[in-house]
Amino acid sequence: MSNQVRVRLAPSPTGYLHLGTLRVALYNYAYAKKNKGSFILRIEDTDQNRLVTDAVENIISTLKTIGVDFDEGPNKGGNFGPYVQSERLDIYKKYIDELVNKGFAYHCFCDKETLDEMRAKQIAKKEDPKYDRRCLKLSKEEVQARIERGDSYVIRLRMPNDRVFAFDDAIRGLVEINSNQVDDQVILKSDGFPTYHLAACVDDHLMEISHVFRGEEWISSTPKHLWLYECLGWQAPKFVHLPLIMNTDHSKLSKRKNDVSVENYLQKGYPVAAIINYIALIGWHTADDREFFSLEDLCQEFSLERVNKANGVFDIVKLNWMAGMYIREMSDMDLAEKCRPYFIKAGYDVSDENKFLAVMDNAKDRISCYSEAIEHSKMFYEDLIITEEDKEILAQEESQMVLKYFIENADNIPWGDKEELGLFIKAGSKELAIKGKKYFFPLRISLFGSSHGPDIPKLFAILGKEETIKRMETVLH
RNA sequence: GACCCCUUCGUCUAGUGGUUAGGACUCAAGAUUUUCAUUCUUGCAACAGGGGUUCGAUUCCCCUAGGGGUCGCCA
Repeated sequence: MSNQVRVRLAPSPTGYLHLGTLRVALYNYAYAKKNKGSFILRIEDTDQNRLVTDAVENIISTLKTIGVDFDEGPNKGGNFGPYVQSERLDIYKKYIDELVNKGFAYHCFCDKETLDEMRAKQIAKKEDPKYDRRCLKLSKEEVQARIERGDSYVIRLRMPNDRVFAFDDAIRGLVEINSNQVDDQVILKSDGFPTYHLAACVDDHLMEISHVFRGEEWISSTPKHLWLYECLGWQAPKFVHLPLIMNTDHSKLSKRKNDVSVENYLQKGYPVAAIINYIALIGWHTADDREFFSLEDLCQEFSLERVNKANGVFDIVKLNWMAGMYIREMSDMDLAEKCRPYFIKAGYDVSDENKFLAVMDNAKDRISCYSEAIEHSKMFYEDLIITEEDKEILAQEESQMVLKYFIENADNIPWGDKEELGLFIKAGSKELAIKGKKYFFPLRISLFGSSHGPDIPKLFAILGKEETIKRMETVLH
């Protein structure tokens, strides 16, 4: 086996790309790039019951928009294909036969009810629930006869008794588990598909995977994999068990408590760079105080040694902050590109480019994702809804004087020049001898629909002469 | 329950056998701004507990506790 780094992302298409999977993808990709290795995408669709129709498309397209591109995989090819497990059934069959022939695996005819009952009894007796190997006692002839009779069966891996399986995890160091803890895992299901355990091990070996990055939840089944490699006479890859991403309440990140699909954040319009940056930092960090990393930075800086052991909480509040930081870095023009589709979808006419740019300038400081720009901008595209309280403010004599002043001076207002505009507005306060709230609230309420919001010059700039005057006239008595 | 993994502010984390235990988010206060947002400044806030080892432990070892994971013909 070569020393080449070959890593793989092996999602099962049971849903859209998950935040946890994204992080594994990021680490895989960064590790491959850093070590000039290869990053492979393999689809693990051995569970035919849980397939989600467009999951594979979503996984591939999401990885693409994230910018994590794979060197080998479905639709891309490579020397180790096919890269979809359902297309590799004959390969698995071959190794399963080998395991059976060598006595490392055996047929099991127990049905669900039998197994459920077995488990229930064991639990009642406070024993560890495990397959009791009753089918291991079946003779070759008996097995053959039942197969020919058409009985449904699975094939189980026979674990050795009382043997300590040890491996040197890249994150955790030495991990030891006694085989007595491990069940005789089903490796071939009755529908003819292999289980994860068999398929992943065979593929990782055949695809010459050097490092297996996966979630910590796999630690306890690693002995099965180690044993499988041993039975097949293969060398096991290096295991890299990553800490898990958790909900705020420290339960495993779940749909119930969080939006877990990357698609969701993409749809809301979180900057891709922010998603990458934030997710990469759950469980990994450089030695310094730096916390802004592009995907390229990650490829340069990433190292297994600095991956944390402890699980990390997904904190949407910090994601929001980080996303906002990325958005504030963008030019109005770039932000407009990103936000435009959301505005069009909302039915707003954004054909006035200058106005839209001014709207972006206003939204920029207030949002974490592009879709949020709508709620901070709709007042520039819709009729205003003014509260009774604010209507009372507008009705006051001084308010009416302020509005009248601007309407009458419409032609003298330096609309185009931000600085001049500011000076003009200030001068108005002096001339009318109305200042503070009394001066600014009627302006903001009439133009924006609320006493709190953007600067008055900004509002003038966004709305332009015609709309500004029109809005003022609407509330003039 | 058994086994495995983990444990620095509420959260993400840096860190060392001797540090005022550092940064970021959140929160609070102040500054800037006519208001809101942004920005800036300051502040609040942590080494899970108990034993060792040591001149000295947050750091090394052990135990306990707590959290998480696994115990499927799911991955």
